[in-house]
Amino acid sequence: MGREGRVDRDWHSELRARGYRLTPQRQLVLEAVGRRGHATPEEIATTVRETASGVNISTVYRTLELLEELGLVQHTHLGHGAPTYSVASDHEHVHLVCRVCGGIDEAPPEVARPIVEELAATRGFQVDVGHFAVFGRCRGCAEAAG
Amino acid sequence: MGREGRVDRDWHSELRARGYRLTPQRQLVLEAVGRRGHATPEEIATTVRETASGVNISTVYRTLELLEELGLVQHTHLGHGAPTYSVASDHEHVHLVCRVCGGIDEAPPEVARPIVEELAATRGFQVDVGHFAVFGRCRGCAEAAG
DNA sequence: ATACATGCAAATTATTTGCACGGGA
DNA sequence: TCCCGTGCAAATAATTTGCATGTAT
Repeated sequence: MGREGRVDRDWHSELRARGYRLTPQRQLVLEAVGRRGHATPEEIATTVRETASGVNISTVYRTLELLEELGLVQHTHLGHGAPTYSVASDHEHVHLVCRVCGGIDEAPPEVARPIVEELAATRGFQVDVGHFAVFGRCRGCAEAAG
Repeated sequence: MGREGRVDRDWHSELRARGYRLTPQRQLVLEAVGRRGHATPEEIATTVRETASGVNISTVYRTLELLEELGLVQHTHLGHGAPTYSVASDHEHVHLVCRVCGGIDEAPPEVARPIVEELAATRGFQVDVGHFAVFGRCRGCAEAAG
């Protein structure tokens, strides 16, 4: 049985190597982000509290900030509300946000390649595909609108 | 001398046709959005107050909401902070947001055509190019980072 | 011991809402 | 007169920060 993707990644070492501890809170946040994917800080806190009810929301914010600095998680802006976090090791993808129903879909990063290359070539702008959010109407809502 | 773009658009009629009045506040908000472009509600309020110091921030919010409903202005999410508003008649463009320096640049909508067509063809997803925001590093910051 | 982590409460920032007054159709 | 639009203050959300306590190294 090989490694299951990056699921069992050695976060303990990754943190210690940079001088930080892997506390229970941090471990739970990391697990919550990994399990839920695209979760807001508030949602992550709720998930974490299912196991450790005392964890404070500010700890979640501080932990997410640290983990992002270390490159273990990343956030994406999916519209108005709070940003959503996901594990950085997950495959990158382009987010499709429906402005009508609010649904979120994902597309492979290849669909962005033309624009990524165009912007790099003409402006030296390096696109961060994972942070990408494309707004519009999903098929269902487009059909419903006629 | 022809019309200067849509600068002198007859907002009064556009509002009345839908049953609303063009109040001084609304006119000032519309002008502020037109002059500043990509301004947050707070910035718009500041600009408006240069002329009419008493205008309340909640009026700005309500006005922007109404004007957006009427299709006269639109907002774009350029990252974390507040959304930014611009006049809907302005040419659409793709926003390039540098995550390092925070700078905002614009690119013609054509650069998005490949992704727009791809998503429409494969998923029936209708991209709203104007609401588009592409994150990454601008040339300057990319070079500085080496 | 010493520095890192956390809980808690208070401070911020962004936005929304209820309510009463004021002016125009 | 009646309704729309506004100012104002209070209510929400979403985050951030200061501070005192707690704990691993």
